[in-house]
Amino acid sequence: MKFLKIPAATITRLSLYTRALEGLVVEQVTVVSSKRLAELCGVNPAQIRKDLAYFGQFGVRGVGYYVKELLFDIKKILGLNKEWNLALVGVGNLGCALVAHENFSKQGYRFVAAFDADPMKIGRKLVTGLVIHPPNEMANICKEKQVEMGVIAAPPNFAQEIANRFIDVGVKGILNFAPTQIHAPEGVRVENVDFTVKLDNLAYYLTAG
Amino acid sequence: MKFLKIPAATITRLSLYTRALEGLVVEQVTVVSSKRLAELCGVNPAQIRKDLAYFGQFGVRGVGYYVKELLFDIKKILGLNKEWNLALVGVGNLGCALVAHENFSKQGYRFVAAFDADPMKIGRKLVTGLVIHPPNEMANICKEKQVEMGVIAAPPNFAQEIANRFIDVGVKGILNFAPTQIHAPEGVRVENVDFTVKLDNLAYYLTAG
DNA sequence: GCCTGTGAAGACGTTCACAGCA
DNA sequence: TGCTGTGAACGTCTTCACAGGC
Repeated sequence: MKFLKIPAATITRLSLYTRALEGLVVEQVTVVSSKRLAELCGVNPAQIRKDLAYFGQFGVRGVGYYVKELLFDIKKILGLNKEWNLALVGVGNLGCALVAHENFSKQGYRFVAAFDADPMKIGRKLVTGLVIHPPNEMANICKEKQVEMGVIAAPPNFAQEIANRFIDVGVKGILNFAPTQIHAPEGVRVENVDFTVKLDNLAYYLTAG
Repeated sequence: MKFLKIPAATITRLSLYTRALEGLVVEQVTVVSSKRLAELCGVNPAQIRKDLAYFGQFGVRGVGYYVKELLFDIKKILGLNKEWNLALVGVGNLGCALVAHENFSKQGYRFVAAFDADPMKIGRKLVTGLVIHPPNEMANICKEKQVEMGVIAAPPNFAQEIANRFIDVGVKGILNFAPTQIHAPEGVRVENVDFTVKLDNLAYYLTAG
């Protein structure tokens, strides 16, 4: 059923399901119903079954889903059965936090390059041993290290320029932490992580009810 | 028109509009059409007009919107015409980056308290001068400092416990950076910022097209 | 002529309700 | 009986298309 259009929200939820399933593996739970999994993830049980139905049949009627198998299958769907090479641009507080963040490496995301425009930072090593390079070396190094995803943790006014460099090297996925809209051509996926938007949301709901 | 249900997506977009409008203010643009603003934000022009229509009439037919006025109005809608007091729990790499992040303070978000369970960190000062306190002082300090939003940047296994403490003190808005689902009662708003989910999204689209 | 404001239409995503199977 | 898989119903959000007004 891969040929019909899959909601973006479904993909996001699959990611949540893997989390819950990983928790269940730790608790040595072997079988889980859509009802139980739904409670853990805060969604509707039918939603889970629908989401999975886009990709095939993974459960056993009258029983539920085998935790390990389902986890394996979803990870495969998401493309998490491989390692992904990331490059970071902007090695400030946030950038350092990202490189050091263990959840990334745990899931198979690996920073293989780091860039910063600040001359003071170039040549310095990060905790992981990664050396900081100047932005004009992005093309060479990204090719050499086979970077597949770019992470932008630089100030907003540089974000588009950095994105362009990534796009030029053929990077097809960009994770943007800068609070600005990035324009990318068809075929390049941009995901935004935006703290202030989330805070603005809180502000609104706290103000208006 | 405040009485009819407003899509969550609308609120998120309002936040994007403020960004674009702030940019236009800097460029000394005084009037903007929904078409132009839509291009800047990567949305449909009708969408912008619909979003604004939930809250009133802000434009001039045949002309467009006055940039400064619209910015002011949207900020008011979002509740950004005041300062918001935040508390941080979990002063690791990410937590430090958040406190130091200038976009927060620029928008009127102010960290007024910081907590960490690590005895080594307690009593230490952050760059902003903020002193780190132990979690058992959350109730007292949050009340004293009139904390309105809680920011969780601690490991996932502590996230729910921390959230509960915030909820107990009467904090009604929580920004959660831990990759786990937080359960909160009606009236408490939780916003999640989840890097790995975003990366998983990229992984999927890079794998499946 | 131009651009906003908005009802109507359309697209999309979620939930229901039940058939199908262990 | 219990729980999955799924068409159909429902609700929500987005886009269209044009009336309204500068």
